Amino acid sequence: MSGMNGSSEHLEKKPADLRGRAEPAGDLPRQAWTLLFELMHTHMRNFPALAAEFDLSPVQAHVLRQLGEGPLAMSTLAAYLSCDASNVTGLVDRMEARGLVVRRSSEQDRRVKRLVLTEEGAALRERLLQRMSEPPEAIANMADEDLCALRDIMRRALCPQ
Amino acid sequence: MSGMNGSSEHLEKKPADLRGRAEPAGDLPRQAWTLLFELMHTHMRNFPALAAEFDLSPVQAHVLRQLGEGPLAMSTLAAYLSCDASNVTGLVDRMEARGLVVRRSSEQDRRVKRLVLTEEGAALRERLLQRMSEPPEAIANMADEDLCALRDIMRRALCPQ
DNA sequence: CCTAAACAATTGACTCCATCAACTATTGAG
DNA sequence: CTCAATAGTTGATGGAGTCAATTGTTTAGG
Repeated sequence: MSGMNGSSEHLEKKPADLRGRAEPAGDLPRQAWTLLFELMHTHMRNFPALAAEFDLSPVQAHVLRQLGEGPLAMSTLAAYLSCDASNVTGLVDRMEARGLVVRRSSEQDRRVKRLVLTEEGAALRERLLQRMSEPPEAIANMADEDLCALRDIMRRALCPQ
Repeated sequence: MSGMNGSSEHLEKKPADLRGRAEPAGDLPRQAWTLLFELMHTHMRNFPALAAEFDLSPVQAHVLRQLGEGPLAMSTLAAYLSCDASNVTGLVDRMEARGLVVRRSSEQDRRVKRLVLTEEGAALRERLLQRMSEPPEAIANMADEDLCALRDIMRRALCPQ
C-alpha cells in the first residue's frame, strides 16, 4: 500500500456507521438489520474465493448447495436462483461438462428435465457444505451465551411454526 | 407453475436442514452460523433486484455504498471489492458515464486517481442506503426482545473494543 | 378430435463482472 | 541516473445475467 500519502483513505478496519446514523432509537429492526448486514457483507466478499477452493464459480457452488435433496427441474432451479431460465441452461451445461450433475428427462412430462447429482457432485457437495459451515471470526470469537442466544433467536425467526 | 406433477419438487418454503445435520451438539458456532447464513443467503438473492430499483448493477450499488466517506483511489476500491484493479476501470467508466462519480487525479502522486461522488451520486447513495437498511421479513417480524438481544450481540461481535 | 394457449428448455444477441497478461506513466530508492 | 515497484489502463477470454425468439410438449376449449 504505497498510495498512502497523507490523504484520508480510511481502509484500516472500517467501523463504519454501525451505530445507526443518529440513532433514531425507535427503529429497532433497522438497527439490528444494519449490523447483521455488515457481517453478511464482509463475509460474502470472500465467498467467491471459498467457491474457488473447489474450482467452482460462486453460482455453481450455490447450485450445488441447493441440489442436495433430490432432483430439481431446471425451471425450479431458476426460481431458486431468482434468475431467468435461459441462464440456467449454460450454467448446467458447464456443471454437466464437469461431471457434477446430469440432466434426466422426466417421463411424466417430457418438457421438463430434472437435475441429478452425480456421485462426484454429491461428494463435492458434502465437502463444500462442510467448508461453508465454518463460521467467520466474528462468530467464532463470540461468547457461548451469545452464540446460544443468537442460535435460538435465529431459529425463532427462520422456523416460524 | 405447471410442472408440479406428483414428484418431489419441494419448493414450498424450504425449512432446509436448519437443525444442523444430526445436531453435533458441541459445535455451537457452526449451528449459529448456519442459521445466519440461511438468512443472509435468502436475502442476498434479491439484492440484484434491489439494485435494479435504482438502475444500478449489484456491484455498482456496492461501490456507491462504499464511496460515502470521502474520495477513494481506484486501487483502494479494488481492495474493497476484493477484485482485480483492471476490473475497476470499466466499472468506474460506466458509473462515470452515468454521472455518479468523477475521477480526480491526485496532485501528490500523479499515478493515482481518486473517485469522488457527484451531487447526483451522493443523492442516489442516500436513497440506496435508506432502501438497503429496510430489514427483510424474518427480521421485521421478530419480537422486540429478540431484536434488542440480537442488536446487542452483534454489536459485541462487530465492535470489539 | 383438433386447434390454440400455456409452458419447459434452448438459442442468440447483448451487457456486466471477473481474471490474467501486457503496457504506460509515474514514483522512489540505490 | 537507472531500475524496481506501483497505479491505472487496455485487450483477450469466460461466466453470469437479461430479453426476444424458437422448438417440442402438454393441456384446455370449441
